[in-house]
Amino acid sequence: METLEKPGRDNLRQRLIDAAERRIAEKGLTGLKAREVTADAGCALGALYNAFDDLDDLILYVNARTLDRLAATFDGARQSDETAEEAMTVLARTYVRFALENRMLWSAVFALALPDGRPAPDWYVIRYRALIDQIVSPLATLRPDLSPDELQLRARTLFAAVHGVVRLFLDARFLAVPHDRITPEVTALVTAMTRGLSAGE
Amino acid sequence: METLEKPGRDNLRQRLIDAAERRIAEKGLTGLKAREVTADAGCALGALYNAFDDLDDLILYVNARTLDRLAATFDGARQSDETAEEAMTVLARTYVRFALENRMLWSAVFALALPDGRPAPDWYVIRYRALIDQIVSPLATLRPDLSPDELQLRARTLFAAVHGVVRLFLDARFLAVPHDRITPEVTALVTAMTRGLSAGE
DNA sequence: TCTATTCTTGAACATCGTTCAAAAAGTTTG
DNA sequence: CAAACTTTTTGAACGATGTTCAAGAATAGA
Repeated sequence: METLEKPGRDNLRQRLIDAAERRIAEKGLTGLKAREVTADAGCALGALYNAFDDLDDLILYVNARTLDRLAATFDGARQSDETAEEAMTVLARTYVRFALENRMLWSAVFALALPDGRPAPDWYVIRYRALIDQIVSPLATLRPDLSPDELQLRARTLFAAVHGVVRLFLDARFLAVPHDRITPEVTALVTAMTRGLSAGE
Repeated sequence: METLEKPGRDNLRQRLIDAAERRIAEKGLTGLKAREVTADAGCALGALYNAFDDLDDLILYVNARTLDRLAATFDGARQSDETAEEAMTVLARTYVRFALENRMLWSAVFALALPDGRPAPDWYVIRYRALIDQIVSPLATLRPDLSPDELQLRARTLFAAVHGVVRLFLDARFLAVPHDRITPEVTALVTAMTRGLSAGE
């Protein structure tokens, strides 16, 4: 991930990431256990701590994969002839669909809480930034008056807002919402913000 | 909470809730340990499971308190002569400030993940609904065309969007954002949505 | 082949939430 | 008031879990 794996030898790291990804996809982040994942990968319990710093480190690699897949899905959803407004709503719809189709893995990206003094590594943050950049692109067209710095901030606001809606609706902790109502709500949100933005504040 | 506590006798439940609230406010939800909280409350470890179903149950009572305080803060922030747009931005600003001033306790409300088959009890959901209703009120003025059902849904979208922005910015997992930039972003979000809404979709 | 390095192993440890049988305290009854 | 019953409290014990580490196995280099 951050360095190329040594080829030739059977790669324990990849097997562990694969096994962890399967477990998380099936049982969620809390369903990931060191003993189970090492059994799945066919190695001893302690081998995990030779290949990774700890469980959180392993999870970071699974999450990086998920972020990469989401970024690729974004890329595939873009149309060459779309307006900036269209690009924005397409991204939002794509995000909702991806979240629905990858519920557990997608939740894991945001459920992982690193301990206080432990920042996410650079190779991980890069992936998050790449996602934001895909929002910055159409947003820059809509708001040529904003500085690069302000665009970054506003794109993050948009992402966080959409993310918040999808998350709270999917959790359904408080009151369940039918899934087919999520996309209209998110679209309304993005449309409103796009209009509001293009009209100036 | 759901029933009145028997008065007169020294109330273990209240002592446990107090101790848990202090622990969470200081160390966060993951910093809450059964052994520590019972030591703080001055009882044996097992007594916790006499007073509450389990730790999650205890946390629910702490979270209910936080929700009550947030609702009271909302009440205090409302002005009698404000427009619906003003009411909406006041609520958003109040929400941001409350989240900043009660970081750990506020995070705990949304970090608590009940096991799959375990819904939040009614006396808890009621508090969340009361919060949404405070948003529905000004929203109903802005959108008299929406049915009560649609108002509920849209109010939840607004809440979730604001919540998502505050949460992702406060976590600062990916890139730190200065706190004084949060309120302007949230205000821009709410303003945009309010305008978009009042202009129709 | 011998040595040094690296990888692998799984028992052991520490920390959790949770249970439960027994003791203590409180309440009702005869 | 005493005895029987109920409720509460206790903390040792259990099982699950992440992590460590000394010893053994495998591999690479001389």
